[in-house]
Amino acid sequence: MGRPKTFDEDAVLDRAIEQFWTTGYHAVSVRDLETGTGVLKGSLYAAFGDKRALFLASLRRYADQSAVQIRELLSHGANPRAGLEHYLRVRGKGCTGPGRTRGCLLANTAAEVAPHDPEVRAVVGQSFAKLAAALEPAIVEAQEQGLLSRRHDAHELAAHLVVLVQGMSVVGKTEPDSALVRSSLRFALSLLENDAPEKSR
Amino acid sequence: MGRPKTFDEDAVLDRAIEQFWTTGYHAVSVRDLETGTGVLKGSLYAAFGDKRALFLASLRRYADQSAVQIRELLSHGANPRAGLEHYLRVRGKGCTGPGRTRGCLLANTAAEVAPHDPEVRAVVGQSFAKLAAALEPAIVEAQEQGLLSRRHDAHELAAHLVVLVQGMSVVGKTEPDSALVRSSLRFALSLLENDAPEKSR
DNA sequence: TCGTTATTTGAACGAGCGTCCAAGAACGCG
DNA sequence: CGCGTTCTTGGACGCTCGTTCAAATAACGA
Repeated sequence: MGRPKTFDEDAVLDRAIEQFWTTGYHAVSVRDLETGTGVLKGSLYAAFGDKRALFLASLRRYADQSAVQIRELLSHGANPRAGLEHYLRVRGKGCTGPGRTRGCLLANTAAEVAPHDPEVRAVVGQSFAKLAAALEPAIVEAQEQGLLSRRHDAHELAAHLVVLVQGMSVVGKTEPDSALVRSSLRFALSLLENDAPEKSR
Repeated sequence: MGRPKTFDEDAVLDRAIEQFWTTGYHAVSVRDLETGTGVLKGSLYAAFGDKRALFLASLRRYADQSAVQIRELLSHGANPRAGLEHYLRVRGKGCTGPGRTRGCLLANTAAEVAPHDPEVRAVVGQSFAKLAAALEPAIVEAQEQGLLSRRHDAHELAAHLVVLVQGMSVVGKTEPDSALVRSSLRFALSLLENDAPEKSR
């Protein structure tokens, strides 16, 4: 059987996620990852391949985790509309405030790495698409239940919210507590208000 | 007095902007800048200081240029509402399509560098704030002229559009022609319609 | 107990990084 | 024509990068 592993790969990935998230791909060195994960580089290379492969594994794990979180957030509250609102609020709070200037790893990666690495690009792009695909049915349901105005096309609104959330995470990186993020969040929440309902059927 | 400079600093900055824009700060080496600008490193160091200072100068120039462009785009068309629409369309087209996956230098920098460099952060943050400050009066005027619904708060809408545009430039980096960007753009345009917007698609 | 096998360890490697600087080259002026 | 001044040129420096690998280590079955 040989000598047993002294670390859990997923736990290492969680640590690596933290580093890539707060510092970025290029700015994190393998030495940094060594100290950050507590695993010496030889073992990192044996377990994951190289720096890029470790990053890809971290990114995929982060994407999976965030996909799960989306479902949780959307199912919060009494109805689909409350879930949407909750999702937006959490995402908004997540990128304002002290220590919250690292944004979202997917957005950071889209900006820094995606154009130069097809595999990375695919992971990030699919994540964004999945997010939109998760938001859209919630919007449709909310509209069907008369909780959300039908003024807006559900598909477009879903895409809009995806783009908006990524924008918040980017703009939020320029200030510990960004007024722009807060205002845009308030605006987005106002979009979800059922202010001009036609006769519900 | 002395040997004359063989290059124009602003022209060099324009070249440097291109490189930082398409490749990112950390991924561009001083050697790359040497070949990209056509100026040997010794002269670059003499003229600008070091890599970070050159980046900062490029970033400030980019920010200035984009502030000018905003005013131009907003004044396009017959009225403030047409200017806003034009601005959104141009920004949307600018980050979809082949060869358009480099987004916006300000957004890229917000994601990659801003959290780790206060001076950079200030430049980017102020740029975003200026953009919002340029959009808001256009929105107010459009509302006063009855061209744009008063349903939305002008200040919040301005912030919303800033964040949205940054989001488009980030999401657009994951695909040459992003359906998400196109949809969110269509949605944003529908927000600018005066009364009950039709459900396009 | 010993041999097998898988993992850990950290020294070592070449390449490339950002930066510096001494020498040469091109001007204006006396 | 020198002379002073400024900019250019490209080699060199020290360092850190990502990566490799042989030796040391630890668990297993026999």
